[in-house]
Amino acid sequence: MREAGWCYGKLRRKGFRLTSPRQAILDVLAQNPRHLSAEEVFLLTHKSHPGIGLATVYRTLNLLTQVGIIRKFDFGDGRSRYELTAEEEEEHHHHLVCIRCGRIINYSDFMEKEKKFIKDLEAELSKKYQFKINSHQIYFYGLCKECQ
Amino acid sequence: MREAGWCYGKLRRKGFRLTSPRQAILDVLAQNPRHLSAEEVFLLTHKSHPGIGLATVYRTLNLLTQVGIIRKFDFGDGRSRYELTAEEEEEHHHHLVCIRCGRIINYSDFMEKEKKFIKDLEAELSKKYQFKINSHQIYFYGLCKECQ
DNA sequence: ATAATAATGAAAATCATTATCAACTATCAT
DNA sequence: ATGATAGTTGATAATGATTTTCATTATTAT
Ligand SMILES: [Mn+2]
Ligand SMILES: [Mn+2]
Ligand SMILES: [Zn+2]
Ligand SMILES: [Zn+2]
Repeated sequence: MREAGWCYGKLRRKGFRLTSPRQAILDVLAQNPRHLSAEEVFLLTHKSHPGIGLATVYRTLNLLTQVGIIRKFDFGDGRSRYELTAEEEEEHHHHLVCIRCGRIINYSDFMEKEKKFIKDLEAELSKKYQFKINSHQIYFYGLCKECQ
Repeated sequence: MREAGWCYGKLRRKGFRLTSPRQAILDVLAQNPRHLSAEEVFLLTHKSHPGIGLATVYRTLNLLTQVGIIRKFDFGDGRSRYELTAEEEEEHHHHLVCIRCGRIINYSDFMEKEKKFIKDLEAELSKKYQFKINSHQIYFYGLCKECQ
């Protein structure tokens, strides 16, 4: 679970504040380790903090994405979805996207091999394209168990 | 360059027709090997076929994506972008996305290693999650040469 | 405390994408 | 050929996620 200190530092360092609405939204994301849309975050936040508006949710999600506290995904269902950035190496994962029912599966298998593959690739790419890599996303598209 | 026969078959097989608007849109995609948005496709198509409407462009892009003739991407700029599916193995590539200026770089380095990595991963995932993989996308996010 | 700056909620605006609908067209069985 | 059937289209309206605006409030620095 992400604790306040970490986020506080990450925000303050760039001149932002860790306000009560932002806290509440972070709590919701921490307690719902799924792939929440902005509206879902709003509804969940609304239960304990009815005063927080949808615009603030959008603003906060953008801000947290900017500073790297959360990560933004597009799984093709017409809305962005968000997830707390993995703190520990073990939590790092990627996604299987069912092209029929939309189900999203997290997987973190083969991370040893991936780490090696990505590391080599990053070295090659940053040399060849002078591109400084921050992060990556891998998506597999196909049919889930129920949809085949 | 993609020739008509291939697309014709791919469409007819599922009961769709290769009409003149669809031809025109395919031509635009073939002659502009970039990552075009729907509106860009519309504007380019409009030059030679002023009668084709934006709705038809959207419909066609969705259809071509469905049957696998083109591929849909989200690079985070708020609109979907499209690209003809690689015919030959050599054209298979992934993307570097600059998080500052939005530039997209195609890369196809390390494809040997990728092929091996993906193949192992697919075997593992389809065994563990009963997931049948059709395709994959890899994104690297960071800063391009000009933006560092 | 005071001033400067950041953040907020409510509402309106934006903008990409989709749905509607009537007219048109290819395909296929008769 | 003929007509029935199903696919396609352009124009337009509608949708829906996200952003912007703006007046107000909260936080920080001096
Ligand atoms: Mn996930
Ligand atoms: Mn590309
Ligand atoms: Zn499924
Ligand atoms: Zn750049």
